Amino acid sequence: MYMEKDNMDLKKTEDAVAFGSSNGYYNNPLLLSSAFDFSCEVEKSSFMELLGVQDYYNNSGAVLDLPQLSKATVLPFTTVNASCDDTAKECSEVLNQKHQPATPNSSSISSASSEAVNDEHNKTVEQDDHDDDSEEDEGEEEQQKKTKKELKAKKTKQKRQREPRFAFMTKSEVDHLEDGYRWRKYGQKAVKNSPFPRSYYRCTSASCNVKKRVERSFTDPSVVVTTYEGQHIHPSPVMPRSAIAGVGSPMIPPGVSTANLGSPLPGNYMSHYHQHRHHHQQLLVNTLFSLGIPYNNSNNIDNSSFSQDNGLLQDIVPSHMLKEK
DNA sequence: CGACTTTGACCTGCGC
DNA sequence: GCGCAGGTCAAAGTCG
Repeated sequence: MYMEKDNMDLKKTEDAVAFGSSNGYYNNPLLLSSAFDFSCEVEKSSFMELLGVQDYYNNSGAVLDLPQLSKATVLPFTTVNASCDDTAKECSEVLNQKHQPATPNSSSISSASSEAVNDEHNKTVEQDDHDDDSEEDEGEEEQQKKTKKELKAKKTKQKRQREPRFAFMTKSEVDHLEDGYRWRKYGQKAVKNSPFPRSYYRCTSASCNVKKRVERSFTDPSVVVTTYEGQHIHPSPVMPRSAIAGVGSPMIPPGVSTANLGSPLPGNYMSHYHQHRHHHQQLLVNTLFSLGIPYNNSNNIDNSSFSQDNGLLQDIVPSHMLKEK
């Protein structure tokens, strides 16, 4: 809903944010914090506040002793590369957007959401056209197909504007991680230089334009790279299940649904600052949820969320890494 | 029968 | 302009 403004003010160093477990990265909220180049310290600290770990904030790459997460290394920001090699290109798109002047009539409704509506409308119009011409012969149908696609191409060309994306890596045997939302697979492509295909999913909720890509890292087949694009405009329809794709139980506290965190009515009465907060919070909750990392709305991480034997971290991080830290 | 997946075709953007 | 790779569409298939 308010992505456009966020893009302008939040200086994200890269389009895709990696905080995974391969190559020594931990599924640790701290890494998420280091992934953003906040324009001012206030925002940075408020973001960490959302994580509930601001007391431990350190972006210098130092080793921190976190009671909740065992010891964790805060690594410099890293992009998802290799298997996600297009993210760099898209990053430049996002950055370019920031240099464009704000649209004069940029209201509280984002271009992304209105786009989605328009696209839906266009689809129905096109469908109607098709129905009218059902008695045409095959040759003309063929022709129509082409022109229809050309039209669609023109339309998308005019509007094409990528949502910001963020990605993370998760150690999992299952490709498609349960994250509380319902997804419909709409494509699968072979990835260059990788034996593993990339799957494309779209949120099944009507008018929700969120997409995600799922692929397995070819450098470490045990790692799944998930890239989210867009932001859910609805509450999670699926309650946490007892088993989340083999990485343990989700720990979203009661009442901390994305519906509560994202603003359904942004702009008019929400301050810009609070839009940031809510946006980041929702992204964060979605991400942490999908990783099985507990989100705590207060500033304390729930110790009970992590079992004594390192809990989720143990599932995600190779044991030798846990020991050596 | 609806929801979802599979899969080949097609489109777009980019580098050469 | 061409080829390549990523991304999307949509018909057909599958499943509960």
